[in-house]
Amino acid sequence: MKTRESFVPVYFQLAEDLKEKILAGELKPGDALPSETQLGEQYGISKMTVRNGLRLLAQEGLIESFRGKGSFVAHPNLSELILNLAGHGSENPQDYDSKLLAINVIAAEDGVALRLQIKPGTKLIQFRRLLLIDGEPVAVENRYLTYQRGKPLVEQEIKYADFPEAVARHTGIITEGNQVTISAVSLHQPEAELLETSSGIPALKVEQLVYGRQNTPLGLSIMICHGEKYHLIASTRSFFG
Amino acid sequence: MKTRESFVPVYFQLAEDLKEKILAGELKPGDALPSETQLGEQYGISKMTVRNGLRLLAQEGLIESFRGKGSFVAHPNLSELILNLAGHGSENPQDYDSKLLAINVIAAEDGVALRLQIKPGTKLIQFRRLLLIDGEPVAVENRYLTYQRGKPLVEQEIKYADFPEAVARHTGIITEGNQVTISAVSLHQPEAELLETSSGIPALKVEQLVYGRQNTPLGLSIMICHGEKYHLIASTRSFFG
DNA sequence: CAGTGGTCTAGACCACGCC
DNA sequence: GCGTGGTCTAGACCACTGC
Repeated sequence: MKTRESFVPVYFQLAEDLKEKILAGELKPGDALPSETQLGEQYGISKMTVRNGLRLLAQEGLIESFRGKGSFVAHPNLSELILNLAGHGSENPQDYDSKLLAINVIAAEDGVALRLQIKPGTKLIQFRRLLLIDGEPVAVENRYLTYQRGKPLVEQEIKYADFPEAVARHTGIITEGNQVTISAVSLHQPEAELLETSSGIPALKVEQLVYGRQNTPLGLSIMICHGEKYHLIASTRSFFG
Repeated sequence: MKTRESFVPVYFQLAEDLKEKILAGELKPGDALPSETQLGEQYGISKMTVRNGLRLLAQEGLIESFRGKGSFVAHPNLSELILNLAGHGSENPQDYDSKLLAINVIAAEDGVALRLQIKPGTKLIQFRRLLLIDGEPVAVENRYLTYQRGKPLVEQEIKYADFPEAVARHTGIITEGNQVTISAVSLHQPEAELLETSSGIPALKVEQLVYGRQNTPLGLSIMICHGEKYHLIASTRSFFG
């Protein structure tokens, strides 16, 4: 603290200071922090500024606050991970490419209809893509979108956009939810051919359901990935940004 | 607004109000919001209260603010997913059980040593667990922890704790990062036996690396999951908490 | 009851973007 | 220069917890 002359905001310095104490073990999980009023007096800053700093720590999951009781050092819990689907786990996004295989208007088959909560046979837009890394095919993706009258899909959208973003552009509705299911399957013949490998080898199946308001399913993406060539990577944000 | 008599905080009402406008399409991605001062006048509240409300929207990724320019409706982007590893994707956590197979002190083999950034042959604590759902074995997990003098591992910790939490308790260091890699593999004979199935069928391989400060790897968990019995599910937080 | 966090105000000054 | 968001203050009142 004290260094009021710094360019770093005071509430940020307070947060760093407390964070140091927590990470060094001076404040252990479950311990109570000084009250906001006390912290304000200690550091010579106003309560609102203290709260601003504590909010940072709470956002990082380092502390928890309870009205009427106090603020406490949280128990470590890093089981929430951020899975970045846009990057698909590679550090070299420039090596990515995708090839559009087909766009069709189809009648929904039972499995897809179930997931999209529509009647089997309803018209859907389907498009198939091949994902390439370094020119090598690594995954086949099938996307299904609920059909919207007078909303033609532009190829560019499909090629470059994120799936939720593409759904949002097509339906004109901001997507609100997203559920991904990951499982392991054996590669079937049609996909194996596209991936230039043999059928039967292990593959990752990544299903992504995009929801709009009122939990209405708007789109479904099913991606079959070559198990050896393709990995999904997720990481927590580090406490040190 | 107006309903100042409500129990809902004013800043929350402001956030809901703007959120409605955004989700209804009244404010489109890229549009500028009224300035904080203007919003304060419109709603008859102070600037700090306005900022409190805008902070909520920013946290949800609905708006972005730029000093000197203004606040703008963000472009939808739901490609970041929260993967909850503690729950392992089931809605019925009560059906979970785990069986400890073995705890050993071993010398690190090359693959593990590489990931933990230690010299091959260094002493490690290894423990193997079997994960059961409804009494059925669905996954085998191998955990490796860097050996800490005078820090015996308690069986309870292993059985119930989250991996990052277990690491934190054992090392006495708060874990700071977490990286998970998911890939598809073929089930090998030893795991197949434990999972009471045949080798060669597809399986999910989930590797979790836990880091401490200065990006020091503290622990490694390798989980082999039955591809058909086990799915990983991730979802975005909905805008409507 | 006293102490806590949660909300809110009406000002102030600053750093930045833009004209 | 003016308008913007970002920081900060010194108060106030409320809702809640726990004694």
